[in-house]
Amino acid sequence: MTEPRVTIIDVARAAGVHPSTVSRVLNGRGELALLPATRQRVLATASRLGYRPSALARSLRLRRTFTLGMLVPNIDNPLFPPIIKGVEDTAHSRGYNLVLCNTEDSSEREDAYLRVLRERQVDGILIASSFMADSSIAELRRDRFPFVLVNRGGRAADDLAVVVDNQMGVTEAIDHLVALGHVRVGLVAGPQTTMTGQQRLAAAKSAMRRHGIRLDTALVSVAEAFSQEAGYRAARRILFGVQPPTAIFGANDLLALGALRAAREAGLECPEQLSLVGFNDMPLAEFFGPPLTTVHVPQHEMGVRSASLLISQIEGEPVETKRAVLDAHLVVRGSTAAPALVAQRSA
Amino acid sequence: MTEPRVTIIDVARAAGVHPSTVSRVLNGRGELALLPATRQRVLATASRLGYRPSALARSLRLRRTFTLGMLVPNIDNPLFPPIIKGVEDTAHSRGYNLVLCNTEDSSEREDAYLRVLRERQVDGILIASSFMADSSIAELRRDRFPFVLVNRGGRAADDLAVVVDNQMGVTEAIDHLVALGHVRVGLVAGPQTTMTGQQRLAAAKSAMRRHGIRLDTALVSVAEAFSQEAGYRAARRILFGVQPPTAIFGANDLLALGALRAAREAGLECPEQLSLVGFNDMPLAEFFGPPLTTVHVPQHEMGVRSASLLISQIEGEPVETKRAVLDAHLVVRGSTAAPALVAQRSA
DNA sequence: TTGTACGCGTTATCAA
DNA sequence: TTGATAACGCGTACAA
Repeated sequence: MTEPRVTIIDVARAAGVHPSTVSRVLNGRGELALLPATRQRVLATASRLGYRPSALARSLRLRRTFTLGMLVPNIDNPLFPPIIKGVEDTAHSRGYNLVLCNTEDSSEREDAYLRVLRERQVDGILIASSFMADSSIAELRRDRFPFVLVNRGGRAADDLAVVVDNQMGVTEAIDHLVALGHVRVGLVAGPQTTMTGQQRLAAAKSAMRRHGIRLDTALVSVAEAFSQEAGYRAARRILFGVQPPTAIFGANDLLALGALRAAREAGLECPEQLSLVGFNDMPLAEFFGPPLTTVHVPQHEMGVRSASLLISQIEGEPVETKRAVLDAHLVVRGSTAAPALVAQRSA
Repeated sequence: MTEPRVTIIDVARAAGVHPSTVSRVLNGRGELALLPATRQRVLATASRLGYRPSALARSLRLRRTFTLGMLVPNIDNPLFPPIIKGVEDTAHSRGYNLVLCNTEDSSEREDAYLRVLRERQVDGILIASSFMADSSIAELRRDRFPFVLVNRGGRAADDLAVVVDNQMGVTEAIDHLVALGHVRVGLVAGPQTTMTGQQRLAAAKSAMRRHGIRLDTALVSVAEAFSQEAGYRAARRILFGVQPPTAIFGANDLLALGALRAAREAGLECPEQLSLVGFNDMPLAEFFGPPLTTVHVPQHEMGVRSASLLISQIEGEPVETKRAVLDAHLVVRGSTAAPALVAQRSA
């Protein structure tokens, strides 16, 4: 049961040297003076005994774990896997491991995980979840614990953060719909408890105002989560109203997909009778029926930049800019129709 | 910079007790006899000083990390997030954390991560990746290191494993297509370096044989990965042949999606001119254009069962059955057509 | 070039 | 009921 672990001491004994010598051989930097003979002997016996260093003991001693923690709101949201991959790529290439935590959109779970990550002494934390109580972040800040906000804004201006230009993306989306001739544009907004949800809704409203379109509050519906199901429920409230919209902007792709389902139920074909735009350009967006017009977010790059920023911070490298804002551009696909087509519906 | 960590010793000193007493107060089981007064005092000072236990030191001492490692081939594959969630749910509820590793379908990376996980002394490992060299697994087995195979077969019969009944699922898929009147059924197989790829191809072939359909090798194409892109390339080889199929079975949903793209390029509309069936019933499968007919795999349950099995093993609980085989049933949606419709194509 | 001694932060065991 | 001690496995000044 309790296989006696092969330690550095066992190797030392077997090789006829002192444990510290083994340590030096195994992870000493080049400058170290070591007799090639002993080095060979140690290396040989180490592999013969199947020695595995204990990351635990090393971390305890070094006070570094070479591990990053990451808080993700919901791994089911296809936006995140590519981001995670970007983080992992970078972390890996710089010698760090990643501990991923799915907060399930629950703030208790966020706090719990945050505690766990700190107890495990990860060297830094990536926070992609949005419901994070500000107090938790304030605590990190106060303790000078390295962290970076991913795809979400933060109150404090000098927090490390990598975000996407919501304003830019939303504006392009609304402009596109208006250019197509839409006037009654429905808004399926994200939870207003999140920065992202707030920003995208505000941007959409202001873009419409700029076009001189007055906002019909019956056409704005706030979803309780960034999920397809929540989008469906929110969209129903808009689509089954007295005067339904001819287009819908979903604050992310899942919400848009939920709206699509609701539209079908309402007997509206997309894009013939309803134009639809999402946000994120999640993987496989072009395979939906119809292919989703959406705002592209450079997900992998977002992960890469976040991890780089965090690691620089951890290793005390100079950081050029604390806050990266990534461009977001519209990608037009089949889910938005020319105005003439949509107009048919009234006919 | 180097914020001096608050240790159990600091708390002890401040509370006027011995460190071991602090330890007892903090994680002693109920049976322990402790003066309520001291307990209060310790608790108070601990929280006053903002004490955080060091999971590192505890693990070193306890020789337990309460951490599980998980190897996933590619987090971009939508099959996995729900499985991961299942694992996480279970792990969390039983007091374990999860370290997720994305192997990127690379066997070097698999080995590297496996090494890291063992160095970090995770208490057990979930292996959902498929390219794992058998030698690595043999090593785990030899060292009696707790592990469970998820959604992939293993050579040794007594390995812990949770798999899906590929035979059942594939048979239902092929039966469905044949019942629809299809005779020329194309097979976009998964990599034959994986158990899953092998099993599903074999099952498909045997199901067709059972129906008395002779296998046209020009209709079988092996993809080099379980990805949409690989499926696309593999399907092209089938679709642009002399006599293309009237239906395609993809060994998983991403392959099927790739086939769909290739079909479009070949000028074949789905399902009118080509029926399509996938495998896994990945999230959002019903939103594709057309909605994907596919074999449902209980992904969340797979994660839950895997984690339970592993944790039971770790904690020495009796395990009823080492190998769980989950049912896989076809879910018919819009991507398969009645024979009459498909027949039109020849006309 | 290699050995010695100590500490990283805990907890189990034994003694008081 | 609480204190003392040792050990978990490793890395690093310092001494030799």
